[in-house]
Amino acid sequence: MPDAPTAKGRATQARIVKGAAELLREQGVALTTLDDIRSRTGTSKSQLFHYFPDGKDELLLAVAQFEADRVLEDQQPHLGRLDSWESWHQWRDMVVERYERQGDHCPLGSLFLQVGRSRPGARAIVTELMRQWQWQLARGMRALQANGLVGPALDVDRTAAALLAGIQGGVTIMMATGDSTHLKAALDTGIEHLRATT
Amino acid sequence: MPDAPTAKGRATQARIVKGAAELLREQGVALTTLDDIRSRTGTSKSQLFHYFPDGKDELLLAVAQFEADRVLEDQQPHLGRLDSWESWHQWRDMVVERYERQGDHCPLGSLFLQVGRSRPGARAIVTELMRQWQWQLARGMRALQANGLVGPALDVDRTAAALLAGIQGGVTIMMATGDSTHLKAALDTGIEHLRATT
DNA sequence: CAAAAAATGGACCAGCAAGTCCAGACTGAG
DNA sequence: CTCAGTCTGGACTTGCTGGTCCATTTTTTG
Repeated sequence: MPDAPTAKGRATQARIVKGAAELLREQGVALTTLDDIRSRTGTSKSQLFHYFPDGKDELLLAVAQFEADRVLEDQQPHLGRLDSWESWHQWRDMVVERYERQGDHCPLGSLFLQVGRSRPGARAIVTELMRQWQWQLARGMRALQANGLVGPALDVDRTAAALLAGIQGGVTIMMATGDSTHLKAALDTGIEHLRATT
Repeated sequence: MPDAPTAKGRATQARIVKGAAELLREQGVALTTLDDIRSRTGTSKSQLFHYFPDGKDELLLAVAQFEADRVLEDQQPHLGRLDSWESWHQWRDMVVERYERQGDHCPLGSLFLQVGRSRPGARAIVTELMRQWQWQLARGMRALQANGLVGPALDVDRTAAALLAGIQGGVTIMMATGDSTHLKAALDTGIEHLRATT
């Protein structure tokens, strides 16, 4: 995605990405064609290829990055201040609410499958997202330790990795079954595990 | 997938499903065409539509069922006998080994995304798999309780749901990043949580 | 203002992959 | 044996979709 030189160009490019993201969330990547995106964003074929010379894959990758950026943003400010039980629970509620609202379409999951592991960029986007997410969880656990709410024996990095896995899996199961029980169970059990660690 | 009347027909049908499953695991659903499947399984176009009149979607659904059946089978006999710490750890190692070997292709995940939530069958397959899987985990936890290894206060169903979510998420993250750290963390933290419950 | 660069519109192309069709070969029950 | 039902082969059709191309308009720059 080469940066467009002019302000108008950047605006069009952003409009394409935003509209494509909406469309992909609505009907999934498999059913979304370039013509759909063109129509939704009020652009022409040549514009799509002007701003994404490598075609659909490049556009999908840009959408993936767009969606990945949203994931952590949507959890703020709670995710950044996990220093009390109160804040952990607020964050927990927000995660559940966010994904229940998102419904049964996982933008990143489907994009990732479509673009494929082949493209180096796809894997990098997901890996970086996971790294940052886990880091923020770990920081929150250390804050609890610092406040004496959790004992120093806790293996913070491993516990954060497990919690992140639980969230991911909970979301995945919710996408497939339409039921958020597992997501809630993962979050609640994870927090309970922290509380039980002296 | 109407059952074929003759033995020969059933054999061909099974060959198609098995070959298609291999192919899909190797190159993913997005890159696999009916011609690929036809070629791999030594069949003709007319056979594909003879046994799966509704076309590719129906075939993919059959493959999804085939893969779903394998998931729990591959965890036996350990998953069926989770009545001691020893057996839980054996099961844990087997799960890690199974998914590390599978590599970075998730047959069910990609099939599910392709066939889509639209088809009622797809959701049913995944939901049933999750239900059975969770039930077996819960049974294992109750066995630990019965043996006095875990206290009666444990909320078995919720903990089993959380563990299942952790496994799913760990696998998902491994698919995306190629790293099994999260899967191991989810399993180990989950078991540790059981051990800590008096 | 003029020229260059960027942005836009939309017709057109080519290839691919799902699905159709019919002729012909097996098979098995009576 | 025979004949109806089943299975198989493969050519053909058809619609769609990503991608190309060039003319035209708009914007920037000197």
